[in-house]
Amino acid sequence: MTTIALVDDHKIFSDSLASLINDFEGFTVCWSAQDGAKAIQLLQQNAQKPDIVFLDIVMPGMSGLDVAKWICDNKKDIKVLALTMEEDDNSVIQMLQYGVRGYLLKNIGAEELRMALEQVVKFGYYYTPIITSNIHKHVEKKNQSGNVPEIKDREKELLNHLCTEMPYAEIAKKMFLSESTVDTYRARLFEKFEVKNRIGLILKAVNMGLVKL
Amino acid sequence: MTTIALVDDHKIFSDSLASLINDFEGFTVCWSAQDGAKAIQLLQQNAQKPDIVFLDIVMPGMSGLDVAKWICDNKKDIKVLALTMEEDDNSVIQMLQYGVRGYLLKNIGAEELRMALEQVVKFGYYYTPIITSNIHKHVEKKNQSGNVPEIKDREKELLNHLCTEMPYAEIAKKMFLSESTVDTYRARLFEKFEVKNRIGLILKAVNMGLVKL
DNA sequence: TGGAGATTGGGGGTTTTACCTGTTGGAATT
DNA sequence: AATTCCAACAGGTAAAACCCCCAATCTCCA
Repeated sequence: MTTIALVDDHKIFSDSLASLINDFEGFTVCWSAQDGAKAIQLLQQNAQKPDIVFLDIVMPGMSGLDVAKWICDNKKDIKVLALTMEEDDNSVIQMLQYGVRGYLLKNIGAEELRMALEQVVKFGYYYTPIITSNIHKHVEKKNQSGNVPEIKDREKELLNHLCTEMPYAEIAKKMFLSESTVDTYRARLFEKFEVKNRIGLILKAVNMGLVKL
Repeated sequence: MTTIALVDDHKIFSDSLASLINDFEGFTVCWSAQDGAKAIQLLQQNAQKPDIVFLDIVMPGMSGLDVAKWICDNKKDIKVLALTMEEDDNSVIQMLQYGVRGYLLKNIGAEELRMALEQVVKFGYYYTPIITSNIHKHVEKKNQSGNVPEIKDREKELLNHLCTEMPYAEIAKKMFLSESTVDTYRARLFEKFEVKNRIGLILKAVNMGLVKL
């Protein structure tokens, strides 16, 4: 039996959610808290350690982000699922960085909720399709950042080195080229990418997905 | 009834996969092809237009990546699911850029397969947890890139401008500071982040998640 | 076989960065 | 009132980055 804790300031919401989850086979809600501080307090008492914590992001007082950070830092074996209205990119990224195991929007149906729970139990992770579709959009956006210029192998090689702390002299050594040649290539890259700077070049190349930092 | 086409050079694999899928309620395999060229030919004839194409990545001749690109360019309403042994980051990113709707590893079980199909039908997207966990690892890696130094508001502001094509003179104008002051802040940031370069600073800041490009 | 184009390199310049050692003035502390 | 702290600023210097024009090879290929 997988135990679940709910953290949400809207009591009626967590109560109804609890009733829904308790109807699912194999899942039970062990407790629910109305704010972040109380949730952490309950987790510290260790009385009823849940397998999964459903966490609302927007709450008065301690925010869901803070609670997520605390849990991911102090109770690594508890899986945190974020539950929120916000489709905000920033908080998604923030949560992912904290180590949250999934991200649900509050407008999901009961069916997707069960699917999410099962996936988390089986695989440890679940991201709602909206989120993955965000990743998708995010990646597709990169393709729209101007036309990717044609670059030759040697230029591409230089491009990768340019996205580095290395000064040109070092790059020249690594590529077995003279500094002048590196300079010529650099100039061509600047032209092709229509940038004024090594920094501008890096930004464009990253946005086009040509290099990964 | 959702129709599915299979593209895989291992005939025995696509045959058995077809039999498995045909056992799923609501899904049927309309055809299968042994290589990319034949798949595109069948898609062009438009005889049996599938809802979903299961695409093997590694194939002799035309690779799955090429086929994916073709479908996403020419038949946007067909959902492409990549199916592969490779957990290689590069091909994942490549496929995502082409607009693939999901990514499955060949070692998935029948159950996850059905889950994937149902999710694609319902939501349009499915990424195997391994992949999302890759995203996860990728994101978590960022947290391990050294301790995030404490930076004041004004420094943070400068940091954002530094991740830009702007030279210092322009940044100074934007921040209503003299160039000298910008320079002192810059020096402090270099020190705090332990970098030698504006570029090094950008790299570290991005990896720490302090700025987004 | 001559020319187009890719690759590699040089010389000589300006601009921008990066680093250094300072000073001033205001706010907070004690 | 004296001290500490810090944001803001100055000037100078050396290094790195950036920009232009040009040249020697080499391959390819029409």
